[in-house]
Amino acid sequence: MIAALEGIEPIARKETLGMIVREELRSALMAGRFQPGQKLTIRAVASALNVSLTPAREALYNLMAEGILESGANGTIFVPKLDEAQIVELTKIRVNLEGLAAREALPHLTDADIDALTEINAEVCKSDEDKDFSKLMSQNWRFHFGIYGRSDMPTLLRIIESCWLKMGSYLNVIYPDYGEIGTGLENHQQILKALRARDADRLCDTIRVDIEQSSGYLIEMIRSAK
Amino acid sequence: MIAALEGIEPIARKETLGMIVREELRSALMAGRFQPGQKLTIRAVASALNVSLTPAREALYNLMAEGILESGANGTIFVPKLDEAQIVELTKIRVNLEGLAAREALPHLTDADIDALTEINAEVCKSDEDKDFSKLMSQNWRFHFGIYGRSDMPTLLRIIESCWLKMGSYLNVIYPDYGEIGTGLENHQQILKALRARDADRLCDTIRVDIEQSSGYLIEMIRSAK
DNA sequence: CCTTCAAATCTGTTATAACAAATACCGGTG
DNA sequence: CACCGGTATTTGTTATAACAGATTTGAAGG
Repeated sequence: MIAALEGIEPIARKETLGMIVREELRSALMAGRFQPGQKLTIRAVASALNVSLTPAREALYNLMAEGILESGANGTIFVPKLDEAQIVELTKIRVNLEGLAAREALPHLTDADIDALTEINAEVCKSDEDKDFSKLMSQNWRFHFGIYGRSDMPTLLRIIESCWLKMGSYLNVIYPDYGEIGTGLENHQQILKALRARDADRLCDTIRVDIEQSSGYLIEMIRSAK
Repeated sequence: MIAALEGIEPIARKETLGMIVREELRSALMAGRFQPGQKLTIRAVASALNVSLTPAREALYNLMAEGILESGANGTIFVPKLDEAQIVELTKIRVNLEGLAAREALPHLTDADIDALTEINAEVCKSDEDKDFSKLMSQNWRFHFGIYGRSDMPTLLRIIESCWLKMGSYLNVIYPDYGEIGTGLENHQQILKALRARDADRLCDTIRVDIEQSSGYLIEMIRSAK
C-alpha cells in the first residue's frame, strides 16, 4: 500500500454516450431551443448526434423519468406543454424548495460569495441592456444556483434544477417580449439586500416574489396565446 | 368524424417491458427487499425477470435518473446507502413538500375522505398489533398519500414519492425493531385531529413531527450500526 | 374534388452480438 | 505467507437487426 495514495477518491463517472446525449438535450432545453409540445423522436436525436438508437433512447427516457420530458399515448416523446394549472403547481413547489435552499445556504454564504453574486447580477443587468437573452438566461441561472448551491443539499439542488428544466422551453417565450424585465432585475437587488442583511425570512420572501412574478408573466403569455 | 367521440383522450401508455421492470424494482425497493448499498447488475435484473439487457438497463437507468438508485465509479448501479447528512437533507425536503401537499389537500378533503383515512389508520394500528410490518408499511403509504393525493398536484406527488423511495431500503431497517412505534401511531392520530379541525398550520406541524421522529429514529439506527 | 383503402414509411420496442474495461481467480515467486 | 502478474470471467456500453404498430402517402374509385 502506498501511503501517499491514502484517502484518494476513485475518479467518478466515465462519460458514456448516453450521458453526453442527455446533457446535450438538457442544455438545449435550458437554452429554450425546443418549442413547447415539440415531438422528439429517438431516431432524430440519434442521427442529429451521430449515435445509435440505444444511447439516444437512454437519454430521452432518463429525462422522461425525471419528468423533464413527457410521453404520449404510444410512446412518442415530446417537450411538455404546460397549462396554467401546471405552472401554478410548479410555482408553488419552486417557492417552497428554493426558499428552503436559500434559507439553508444563508449561513454558509460568505461576504465574498455575496460580492461574487453581486458581480454576476451586474452581468445579468448588462445582458439585459444588450438584449442578449441567451446570455441573460444563463447568467440568471448562475445567480440563483450560486445561492442555492451553498445550501450543501445536493438532492434538493437536483429537484430544483429539474423544476427549472420543466419550464425551460418557455423561457424563450418569456424573455424576448418581457417588457417589464426591469422588475426581475429589481427583484435580484432585493435578494442581494436580504442576503447582505442576513435576513432569512426576507430572503425567502424576495425569492418568492421573483418566482411568482415571472410565473405570473408566463401565465399571462399563455392566456393571451390561447 | 363522430361527434360523440370529440375531446376523448387516447388511452395512455401501453406497458412496455422497461416500465414493467421499473415498477417491479420500485415495489421491491418500497417493500425494503434490497439491502442499502446492494449492487444491482443489469444482467442479474434481466435474468431475474427473464428479459433482455435493454429493458433491464432502461429500468435501472430511469431509477438512477430519478435519484432512486445511484451509480458508482464505473457504471455499477447500487441501492443508495444513506449517511446522516443525506437523511437530514431528505427530512428537510420532505417536511417542506409533504407540508405543502397536505396544506393544498386540506380544502379538497371531504368529511368522507377523512373518515376513510381514519379507517386506513385503524388498519395501520391493526397491522402494528399483528407485527405485520410489510402490511404496515403499505398501509402507512396509503395513509400519507391518501392525504397528499388530494392536493391535485401530480408533479409534487411524484417528487414526494421519489423521496420516499430513496429511503425505501431503510424502511425494513426501521420497522422490525421500532420499539416506540406507538409514537408513530400517535402522530397519525394527531394528523387526523388536525384534519378534522381543518387547521392547516397544525396539520403541517403534525406531519413535520411524524417525519422528523421517524427520521430521528433512523439516524439513531445508522449511528448505532456504525 | 373528396373519400377510401392499401402499400410504403416512420417509429418505438426488444433481443442479440461485439467490444472494452473492470474484476476475480489462480498459480508462481520472493 | 504475502505479493505480483496474467488469464478468465464478469459487467457495462453500444450498434444493429428484426419486429409490430402507427402514420403517412398515393392512387384508384365514387
